[in-house]
Amino acid sequence: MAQKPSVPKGTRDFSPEEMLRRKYIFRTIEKVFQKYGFLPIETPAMENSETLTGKYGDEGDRLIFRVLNSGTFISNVTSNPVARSRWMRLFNEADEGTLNVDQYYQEALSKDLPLISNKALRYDLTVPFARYVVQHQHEITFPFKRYQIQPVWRADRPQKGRYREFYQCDADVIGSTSMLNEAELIAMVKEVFERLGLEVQILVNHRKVLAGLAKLCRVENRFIEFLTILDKYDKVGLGILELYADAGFSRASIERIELFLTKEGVHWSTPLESQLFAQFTTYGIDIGLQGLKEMNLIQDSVDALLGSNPIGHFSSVFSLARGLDYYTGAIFEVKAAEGSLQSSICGGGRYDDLTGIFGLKGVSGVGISFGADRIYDVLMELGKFPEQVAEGTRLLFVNFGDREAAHALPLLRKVREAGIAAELYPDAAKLKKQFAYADAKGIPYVATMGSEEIAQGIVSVKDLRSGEQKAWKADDLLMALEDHTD
RNA sequence: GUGGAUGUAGCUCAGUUGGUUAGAGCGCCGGAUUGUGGUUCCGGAGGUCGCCGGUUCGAGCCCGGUCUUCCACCCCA
Repeated sequence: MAQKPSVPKGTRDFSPEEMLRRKYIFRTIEKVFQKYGFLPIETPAMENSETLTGKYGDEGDRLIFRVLNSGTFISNVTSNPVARSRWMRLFNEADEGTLNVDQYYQEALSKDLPLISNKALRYDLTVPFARYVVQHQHEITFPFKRYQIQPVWRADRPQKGRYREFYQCDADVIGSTSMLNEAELIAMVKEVFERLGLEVQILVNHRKVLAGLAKLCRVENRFIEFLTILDKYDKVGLGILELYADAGFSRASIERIELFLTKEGVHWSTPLESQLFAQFTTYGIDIGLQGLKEMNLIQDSVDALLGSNPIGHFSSVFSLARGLDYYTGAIFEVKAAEGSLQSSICGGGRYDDLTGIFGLKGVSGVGISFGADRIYDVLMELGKFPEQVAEGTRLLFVNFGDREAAHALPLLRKVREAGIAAELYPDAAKLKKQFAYADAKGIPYVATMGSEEIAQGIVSVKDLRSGEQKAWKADDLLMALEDHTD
């Protein structure tokens, strides 16, 4: 019985036209990565569950796609006496009314989950990379600069710019604390989007400055919550003060927070920086001072790397807090300056101890991740893909039948040996159909070699763009193409 | 995970207060041109109206459920 074909929610097929445009994005990013000295690695689509869980916050854990154990996973439960009795209780009528079914189910699931699922699809490329570094530490020369372009999966609800399967293009440096790495990443971001011809805003902030700010406001014990609300500053403005109040932050803390919310908005300003510097100094908040120092180092290095520029190469946004829980230093985010997609198309930052949880302590890393699918959507909406996104077939030989096709083959070989993409239509179809095929595929030249041409030792070449057709000596076929190459 | 929309031909969409054989444009196929695409003209194929159930004499239209896509929130690339 025929079933209606479909793909799972949030996943997509890509046509040849789409793939050519996607490859153009990957190619562009990859070239820049390599130019800055990064080398590729790949990791499996699946990781062990314990590698991923607990790394992305509660919200993140919920979005991890779990993979059911293959084979008879349910018998893993029933053949384990403890697990078996635990699950049987759910169906025991004696417990009717006395058992909180939902709660009991959650507890039982968390205890026996490994029997049911012990693998998961990777959620990002950074955590698998951290695992890779620890696992292969003896074969790695630090600082280790790697890039990785692979799909990741999130069990999120799909919407604009949000997919359940999408590609990330990551570049990370691990084993170096120098701010030069941050500067290089920013330079790469700038170059990638310049090459793609896309106007972007590069936003930078520093978690240590934010940590210092949290201390000043006496909210360091609720740091993540503090950040989540601060991050909304560019959207709701001073309305975040209410959000802090709603969240139960103390009046004194909120008043202190308000002192730093200047009229200049979310961007750093010299007065704000002086204010922070003075306060950090007065109260001896070293982490904040450290953050300010690093921000300045990054600023100087980027200017030196890219040449000073009155507009600046990036914007420092002190309310920028986004990024995963593990960021500890500089944080980056990139948004398209035009188009309807407001979410970030690229993001990253420094994480001081990501490998610690896998047993390798005190190794700092910093990385950046490009969201290829979102970049695609923006370029598409703005019509910014180049016309000729890839070289397709240049020449099609018409097929008149076995005898004529046999005569075309040596010429086909000659054209290909010259590095020109060419093909022979496989069937002796009507000429109308063969020409329409060339037209649909955007093939500029069609070579016609029927009995008349063969008899005269010539080949007719038609330029589909101009509609002109000329006869060439078979030996001069390449000239027909070169003449019109643009 | 919360809230709100959407689904009619391959694509973009129309379809009156529920009423007989559900339409258009584009695309596709064929012909005009038995060795010439794109333009033009003529003809043709293609739809269990997302799926399941309900209300009704009667459902593309009303109701419930479900799936998809999309939007906002949450979060993020």
